[in-house]
Amino acid sequence: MPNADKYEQVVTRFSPNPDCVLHLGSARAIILSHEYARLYKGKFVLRFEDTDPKVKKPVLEFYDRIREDLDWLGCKADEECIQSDRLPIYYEYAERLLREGNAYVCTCQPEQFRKKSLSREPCDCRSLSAEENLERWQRMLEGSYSEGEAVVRVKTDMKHPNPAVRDWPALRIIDAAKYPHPRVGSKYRVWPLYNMAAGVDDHLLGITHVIRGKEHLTNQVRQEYMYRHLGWKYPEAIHYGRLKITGAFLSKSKIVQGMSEGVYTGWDDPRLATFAALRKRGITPGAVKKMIVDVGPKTADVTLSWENLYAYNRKILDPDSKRYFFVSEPIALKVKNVPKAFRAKLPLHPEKPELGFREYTVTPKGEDEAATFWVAKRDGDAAEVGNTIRLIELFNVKIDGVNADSLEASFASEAYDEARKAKAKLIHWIPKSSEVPCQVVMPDATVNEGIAENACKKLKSGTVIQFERFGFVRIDQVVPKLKAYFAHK
RNA sequence: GCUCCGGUAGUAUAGUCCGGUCAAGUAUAGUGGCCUCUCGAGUCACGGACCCGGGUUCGAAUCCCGGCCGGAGCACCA
Repeated sequence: MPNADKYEQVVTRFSPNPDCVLHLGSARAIILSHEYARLYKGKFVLRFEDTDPKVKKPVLEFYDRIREDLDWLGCKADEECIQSDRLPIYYEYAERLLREGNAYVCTCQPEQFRKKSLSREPCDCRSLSAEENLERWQRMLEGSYSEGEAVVRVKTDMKHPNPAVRDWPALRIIDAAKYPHPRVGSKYRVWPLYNMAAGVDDHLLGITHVIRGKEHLTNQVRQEYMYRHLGWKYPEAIHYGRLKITGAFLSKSKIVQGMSEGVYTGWDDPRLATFAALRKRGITPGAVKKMIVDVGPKTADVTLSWENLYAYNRKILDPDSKRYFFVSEPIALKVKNVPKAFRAKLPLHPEKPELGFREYTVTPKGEDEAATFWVAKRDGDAAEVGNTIRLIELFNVKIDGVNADSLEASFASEAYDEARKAKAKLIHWIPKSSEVPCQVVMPDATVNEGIAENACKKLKSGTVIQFERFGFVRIDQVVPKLKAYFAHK
């Protein structure tokens, strides 16, 4: 990180607008800010930028949701601040800028100003005296101007090559009665804009390193004028590129829109790339973190693929996820001539016997000494009469008949070696009446109906397990019905 | 249109500042083998990239110029 050693203590911040839940798009800002702060034994600040009660109105529930997301990511803030608590501070600096002739209250129509600005000309308000400006400022606060009639502009350079930099607006009026703020209500009618609020706070909070998206590049140029006016030094700034992930949109507005239209089941709908959704699916924060740290802070845009995230996640999950059987779209498999009762001891993890086992007893019944199992339709479809199939850790069977929704077979042998010799397919199974209904919600929000083995009843919600030959899932609820979310293969 | 960024395999990244050791490393994905009582993990091998064109140089992914492509900003949003 640039010039980290020049500062006594590195201070970074993450500053979301609480108008939506967090998603992967914010991951870079959060994780890099947090990791750098940790790396240099500094401080990481969470700052809620909720200064627009009108266009990007904050919503109370998101303040907490954002805190939860940060905790989940392991990026808990050392300090927190909320901009809507700090209006008097912004007023103070606005006044100072006005008093010192570095800002003015502009009453021009926005289009008018734009026109002037585009031709590099100052508007009439620019040359007002400090006294007049302070007077106008008082009127802004008191309510003599209504929404849109006056705005405080910070003086920059009307001839700056980038028109976006020229005398940018710092505070504006919002009809407080019409657009109350969820936290402070109608208490204020003059609200700071991003560059004013963020600029003042970055300095006052002692932020040494600002890590944000490159869309803020010109905001740095704008704010530097204000910093010069105030005699401050601008922090180090790192602007990273946009982050996309194939197949998901990382746009707050689209997420919010989809939510209000009811297309999603919640902020954690598996189709969304919100942290809440990732969490629900069993994507670990460690995987997200690793991926983001690997991507780093470069300015080029990146398009991540889910496969990459899954690979990181699998690496974390595989070593200690317990294994269970889940039969998707179950069909019955009847095996005849089972010579005796079998007891299958299935390890919960193939490489870690110390994690334990689950056991099932299979007892032949009736005249034909039959045992019945549930197997996946997919395996049934692949079966052919005459083939040998091995029921994992149990025995081998020979297929006698294939029907649309059931299979007939007869006992072939017990030894695993026999199955290997016959190149038999290994399939998973659940003894009939040892099953529990189970739904698996897939990443596209479709539901895979099936059954899980009885042992799953003892799982705790929140546990991530692997359904063998199916994929990693996170158990979401156990009662009244087993429900899991699919993570990945 | 104006003002800025950026472009290394399918994806992501290392190398670019301070030219040679880069006929380009790594991860993941792909293919093939081995291993494994999971379609998971492991393991071995293979295939795959410096946007294009000029220039400087003994030598350029790295420096310079031009082009092309991509992105961002140009809000009384953050």
